[in-house]
Amino acid sequence: MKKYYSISDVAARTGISAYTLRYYDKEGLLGFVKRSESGKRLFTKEDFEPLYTITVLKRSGMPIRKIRDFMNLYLLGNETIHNRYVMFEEQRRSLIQQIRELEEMLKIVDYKCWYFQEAEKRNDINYYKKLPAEEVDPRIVEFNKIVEDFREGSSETEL
Amino acid sequence: MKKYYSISDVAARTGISAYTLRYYDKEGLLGFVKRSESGKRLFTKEDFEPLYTITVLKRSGMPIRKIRDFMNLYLLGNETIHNRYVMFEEQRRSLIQQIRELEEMLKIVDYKCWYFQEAEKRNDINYYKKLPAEEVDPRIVEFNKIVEDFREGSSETEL
DNA sequence: ATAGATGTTAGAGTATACTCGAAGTCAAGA
DNA sequence: TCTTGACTTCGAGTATACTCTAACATCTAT
Repeated sequence: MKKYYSISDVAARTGISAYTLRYYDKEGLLGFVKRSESGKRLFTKEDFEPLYTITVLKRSGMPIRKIRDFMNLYLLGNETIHNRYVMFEEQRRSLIQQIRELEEMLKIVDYKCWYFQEAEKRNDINYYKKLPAEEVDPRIVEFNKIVEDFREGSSETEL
Repeated sequence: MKKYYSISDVAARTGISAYTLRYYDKEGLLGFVKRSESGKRLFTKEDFEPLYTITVLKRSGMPIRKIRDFMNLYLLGNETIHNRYVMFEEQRRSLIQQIRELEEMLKIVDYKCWYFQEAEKRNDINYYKKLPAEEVDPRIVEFNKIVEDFREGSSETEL
């Protein structure tokens, strides 16, 4: 006798709503889930590993269609180990790039937080414009260069 | 005589399409952009700073509605410096949380890449199950614990 | 046996962020 | 003057990922 988990049980345990689980099934992500004679989904203990993998891929920013492609490879077993490895390697690179991007944004947001505090002290959002050039904080100069590059369309020099 | 930039010029320089710029305007993000008598948008040199801020907030994951709220504060000038500071501080915390989340995902994806390579060597995605417990790599044991926690619905213990 | 909880499907609705098409306006050069 | 090209608005269309409703089926406990 095998224990099965109902869709609402899985929903409660995983935090994925039953609606979303059905949607994932409809989109071809849950091909591994068995059904009862009457058509009800029967989740097993083992199904939680692919379910967890789905959440990891989703939280990594992978779109549903690509997760579906991965799950289709999963269903084919050992023949697709290499393909699945390649997909994870690609996702690894994507994650590193996403982290880099957010870290770059964090630097700018950190600067902005500092700048707003300086501006608040003086109650003037453009206080530095009234200062002699040598008294302007280098952080402000650097930021203004970034904005200038943005205006010059420097993003074209990427490739 | 002041130089103005047309919408297509701004689009070419910033990489934001003219369609998107008009959409942002419609959503209330570009309240700072002047118009000609005939209604054409006249972007100035100074407009590139708020435009850049919009891209930073967007790349930081801020939804358009919230960027609109920020830009409305921007239009009000010095009276809203503190409010804008608070919004950036919040965005700073959000970014740190997003980075943490992606770093957590990266750890798991790194593990998966390693595991798929081990499985590929043996052409068996479940090779470790046939091993005596003491020969199973601790990384596998650790991962299986995470999946088990997921099955137990451990996310409920967050708060 | 029947009520109520839980499950099923198909399909509609929501939210977000664009992306585009149509019809019309306007300024500048041949 | 006229044509061309860039601009305008409005509204429709697209893509993604849910989220929910309706109608019906099934299972369980009294």
